[in-house]
Amino acid sequence: MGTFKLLATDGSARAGELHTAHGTLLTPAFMPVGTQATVKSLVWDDVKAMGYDLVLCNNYHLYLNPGCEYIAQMGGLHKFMNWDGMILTDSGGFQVFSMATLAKIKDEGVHFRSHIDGSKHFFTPEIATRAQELLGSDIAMVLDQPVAPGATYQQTKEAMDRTHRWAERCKACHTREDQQLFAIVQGGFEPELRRISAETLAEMDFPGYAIGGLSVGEGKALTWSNLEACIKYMPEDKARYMMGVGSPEDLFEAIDRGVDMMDCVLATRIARNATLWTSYGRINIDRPIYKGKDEPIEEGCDCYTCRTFSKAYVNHLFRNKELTAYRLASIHNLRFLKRIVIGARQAIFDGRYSEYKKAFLDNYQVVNEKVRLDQKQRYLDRKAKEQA
RNA sequence: GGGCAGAUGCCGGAGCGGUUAAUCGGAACAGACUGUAAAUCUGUCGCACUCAGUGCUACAAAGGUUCGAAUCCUUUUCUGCCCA
Repeated sequence: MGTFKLLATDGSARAGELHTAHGTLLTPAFMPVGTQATVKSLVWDDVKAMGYDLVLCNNYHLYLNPGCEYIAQMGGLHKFMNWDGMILTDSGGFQVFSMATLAKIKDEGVHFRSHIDGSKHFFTPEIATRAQELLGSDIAMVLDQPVAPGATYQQTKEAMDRTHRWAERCKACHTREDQQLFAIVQGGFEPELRRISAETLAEMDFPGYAIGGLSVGEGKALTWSNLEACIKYMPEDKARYMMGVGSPEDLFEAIDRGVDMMDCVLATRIARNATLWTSYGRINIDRPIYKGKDEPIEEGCDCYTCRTFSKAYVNHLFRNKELTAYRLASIHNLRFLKRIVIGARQAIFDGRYSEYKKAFLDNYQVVNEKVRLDQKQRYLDRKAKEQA
């Protein structure tokens, strides 16, 4: 395969490029999530303008609605949603996990009920793979089984072993040459199992590898220790995709540990709930303190929202539940992550990743509104001093 | 001028003799959100304090009935509808 090219390293951090049927991804990379063949509230011009060329769509959701056969008839997912960039589809394994009350997992596959109408469905590795081939995504994921924090060792091992067997079955039935199939490392919160999972899957020789089942409520310490437990056993010459991460600070931590790709709904979800990222931390733009603030969300931000509108205006849109608010906020947050990742790549090439990370984290604080304002003042003071 | 209906916390609107500082919405305020069942969810929401507790003041106003009233009676004020 050899679709991934490692171009530079700085400590564990990596810069590279991943070649796909619809373009080349520069890594480290973050991908916006467009579950239902759309990044919520955005159009592709927005996504492209932010610099993104790879988005994630969801096999489970598209399988239920409008159906993968249907999308194939419509000319495939790229044509259907009219996106000429790269697409990665998640298999639906995560949905099986997060909607566990609706699912019954057996070795053959997963019996589950649709969250939409309660209808019964059966998902197997073969069906999940076939569905993604119908969609025609550039990167498909194997069907996997994550476990929740608090799962026993035995439960974790069973889910991991099943994930391995399923990975093998996905690989065996996968035929599309213009689509790469990535395996997913599991092993829950058992470092030993994480290692075994990485080693086992590495032997199966997939074109790319993901780390799944992390950042599902286990706490940061466990997230990073379990990432470390497996990533060093993953092939160096293949892309490493950490699923479901992250926040700005998480991006830095993941890249620092050798992750090449990430995706996360957080940026767009919290944006729709009026939380915006800035260099000094999160702000809730719908709060009354932003009334009358005739300044951009973040001074110097190059996103469309910051170039065009004031805090006061975005505040007004949110307070009145105007639909444009969701779009403007999503644009800001996604561009914020994109800039982090662009900077990270450059810093890795320049051999100064740890300084880059430190500079960001020194300013960025996850705190409440009042402390946040103090933090902002300190940030601005520091900036002023630097310039003087 | 006469008849009927009604006045409840920021707003709307339940309750119609006692577990009522008062159901439920909305607004407001705050918190959460990490491979999207999320334009969602959670908490607070009369006032004051030594705040998982205590004390005040409360259902238009005044008076009355009752052990006990937002709930029953009387009068007053205001609002809506109908008849002259």
